[in-house]
Amino acid sequence: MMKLLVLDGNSILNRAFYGIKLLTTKDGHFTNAIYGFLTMLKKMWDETQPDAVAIAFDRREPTFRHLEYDGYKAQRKGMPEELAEQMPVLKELLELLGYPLVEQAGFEADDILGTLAKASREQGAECVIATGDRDSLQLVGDGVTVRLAATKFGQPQVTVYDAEKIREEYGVEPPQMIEIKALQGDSSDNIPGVAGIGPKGAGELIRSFHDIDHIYENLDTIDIKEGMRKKLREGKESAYLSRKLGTICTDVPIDTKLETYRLQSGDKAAAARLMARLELFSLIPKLGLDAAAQETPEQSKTADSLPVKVLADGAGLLIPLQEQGRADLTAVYDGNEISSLLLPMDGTVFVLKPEKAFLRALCGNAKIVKNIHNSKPFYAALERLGVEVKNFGMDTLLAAYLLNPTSSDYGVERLAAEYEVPVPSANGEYADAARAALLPALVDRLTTEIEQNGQLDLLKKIELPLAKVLAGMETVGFAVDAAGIEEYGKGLQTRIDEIQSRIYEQVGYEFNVNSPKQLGQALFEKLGLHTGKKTKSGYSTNAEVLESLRYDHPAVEMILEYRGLTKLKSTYCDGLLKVIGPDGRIHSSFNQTETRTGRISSTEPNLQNIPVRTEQGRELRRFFIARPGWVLVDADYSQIELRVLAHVADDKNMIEAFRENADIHRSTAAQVFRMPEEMVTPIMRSRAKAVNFGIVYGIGAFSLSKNIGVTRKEADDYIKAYLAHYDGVRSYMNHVVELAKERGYAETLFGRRRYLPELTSSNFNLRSFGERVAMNMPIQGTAADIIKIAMIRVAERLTREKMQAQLILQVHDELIVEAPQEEAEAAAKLLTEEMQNAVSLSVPMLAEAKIGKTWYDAKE
DNA sequence: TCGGTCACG
DNA sequence: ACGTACGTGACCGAC
Repeated sequence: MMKLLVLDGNSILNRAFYGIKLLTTKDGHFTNAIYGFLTMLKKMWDETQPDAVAIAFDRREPTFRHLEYDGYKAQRKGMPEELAEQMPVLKELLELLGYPLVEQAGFEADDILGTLAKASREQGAECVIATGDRDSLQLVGDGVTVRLAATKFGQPQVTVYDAEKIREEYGVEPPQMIEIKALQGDSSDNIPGVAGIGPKGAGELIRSFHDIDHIYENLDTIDIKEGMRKKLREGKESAYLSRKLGTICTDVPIDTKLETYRLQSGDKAAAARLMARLELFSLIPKLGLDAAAQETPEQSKTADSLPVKVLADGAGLLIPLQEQGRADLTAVYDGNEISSLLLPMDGTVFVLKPEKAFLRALCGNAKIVKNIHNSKPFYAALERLGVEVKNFGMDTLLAAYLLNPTSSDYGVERLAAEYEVPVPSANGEYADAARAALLPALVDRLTTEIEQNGQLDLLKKIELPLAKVLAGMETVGFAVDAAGIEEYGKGLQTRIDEIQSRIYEQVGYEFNVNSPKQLGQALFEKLGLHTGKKTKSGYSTNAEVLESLRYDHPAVEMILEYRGLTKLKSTYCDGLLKVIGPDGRIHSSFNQTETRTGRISSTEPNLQNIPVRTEQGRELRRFFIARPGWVLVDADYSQIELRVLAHVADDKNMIEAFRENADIHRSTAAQVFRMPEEMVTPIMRSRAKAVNFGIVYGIGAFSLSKNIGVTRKEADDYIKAYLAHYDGVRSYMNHVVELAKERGYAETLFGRRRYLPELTSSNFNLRSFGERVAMNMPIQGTAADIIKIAMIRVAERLTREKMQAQLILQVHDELIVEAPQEEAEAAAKLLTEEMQNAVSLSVPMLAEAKIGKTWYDAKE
């Protein structure tokens, strides 16, 4: 028997849009509904395995009803711009994929579903209706089932309705669904129903009396409450109108020959290209378009398999590589060692196990430009062998990051799709070889893009050399005193046990204090404390809430201490002990393509968030040490972000303050509170400091007031006073947002970009967020650029001056060098100089270095 | 896997 | 009228 799948295009698109968080391409086109629609379509297809498929869309002609004010507004509200723009793109994509679309002027998708369901039944075929609306349930019957689509947690979900399921859920036969609706109405569809009757009442009436005809024919005699009888009597006209409005039409003038709806061949390659343009890369393999995605429009569909040659020795490659002038390297690692190297040349991928001599010859040959995807591990491997790289050309990973730092996937295959790199073959056997074969074209393509963006300097002078510095830092690592951490942890544990039992005593029963859920029950249900904020899943128990309850019950303070102690114990003591290497050092990974602002991040472990703000936490830094006979030199920038702000905003007053090396928070306080600096109290200074921070983050009066505990009005006055005095900052903030809106991205002094599709959103919150980011990213990002330059200069100079000292850590505005005792002073001087001279701005960049045996001592 | 929490700049 | 400061990563419990 033939099986036809009919999709209600509009309703599924709607469900997808509201069920999946807004996704955009990096240039700001919304794609979440398209993504959701296709995953739903795929699921429906897989589950039903139909022989034919029709996708129905509304094509409502403007009618008088739509021109009425209310109707117009409802219409607009029902279809936000973010969704509307996805509709035509989805239709194009569906056509390219070969799905027959059905529309008929003046009819809704529902009516098309009804017409095709009826046609199927008449032709003895099976019909599966896929929709997000329950309206279509009235169509269920012989050979017709409805699959109700929903999107929960971003995942497609389907509930199957046959006649049995409807009887079970509603207690009526499918055709009676329309009788229920006649009484109940449907506000979203402008169906009035009977006033005062809801789903429950409507269901009961229809279950008892079958349909509205029977109800109204016997209205005076049927056994119902008098109130109900009155409502029904008054709503009679409305009920009949509702039934008429809600009845799905089954005779839309469309083609009802089911053969028409067989899947067509479409243009798979074009569909794959469109999906790549929409940056919906994960869908390409899901929809089985991998092969199509690899066809360029000109290419034939019969790609040869990729020739791969395994070589015992690479020596023979050196001459041809030199003639070619480039080596596009794909390395495979075993630990830190390069276990094989893949080199595409003239359509063949050569695979070899690289001996040190070969690597030295290749990397040392200045006539061969070396390109690679992800240079950091390559540098780490070469460093172990003592091999230097001359003439390094391109790292496609870093280039792709500069082109769009918001992406979360910089895999070669995905980049090849995004940047429409021709794929040399469809060979899927050797994934590494296939990737290697993509590299040359990707290198060329990304080089062009980077040049077009004016980011070549940023790439070549900052990111590429930084990768080598980071490789060095990872390799060297940071020495720690494991026994010290262990003992410190034991002390914490003793105290944790003690407090835990006291908390149990106070609350009256034992529970998991680490569980926000159980803790919420204990505090707010058992102890009856006032609930503060709520979270999605219950009461909020964060430090801010607990702080406000501190004096309401003795348990609260204990819980605060418990939280602090367990954090130190589990994240820092236990966490750090787990990652100490056999050399007694911690080798964190420094990720260069993770943040959207250009900062680096640190993982496994994160060494950029080791406690410092409280003394108890700061103690941990005593266990971060220099090796015997060596010391740590720790240098940090003073107010780097505010100095950057003074420069980029070209704010005369702020520039002057920094040139005079003023205490910037004090000087801000003097301005905001309009008084001489000598009269600024510590409270005023700390408030001014919060204002300075707020400015950098894209300030709002509400958050500032919350942060410093003043009224919103006061906070607003502070901001006004601030902007009045720092007029350059005011105009900069306005300008930078406008510029970002115009260009679609924010950028740093060095041309690092962050695309901000949020700025075009019609959603107030999202757009406001975009505006704050447009203000913050150039500041945070420029500061990140500056310290990266400093790192490169520090590392180069340490090498040039043949010092043993090495850079081991960066914490955003702080650099740590491990140096032999006798190099300490020289290293401190070098660090300060290179940090201060990394860039020349309209304000001095001040950095200060300190020396100590431990991180604690070097940062006092 | 996600949300809540909290550590850092 | 909206909901409310930027950027990270790790751990835990709950689902």
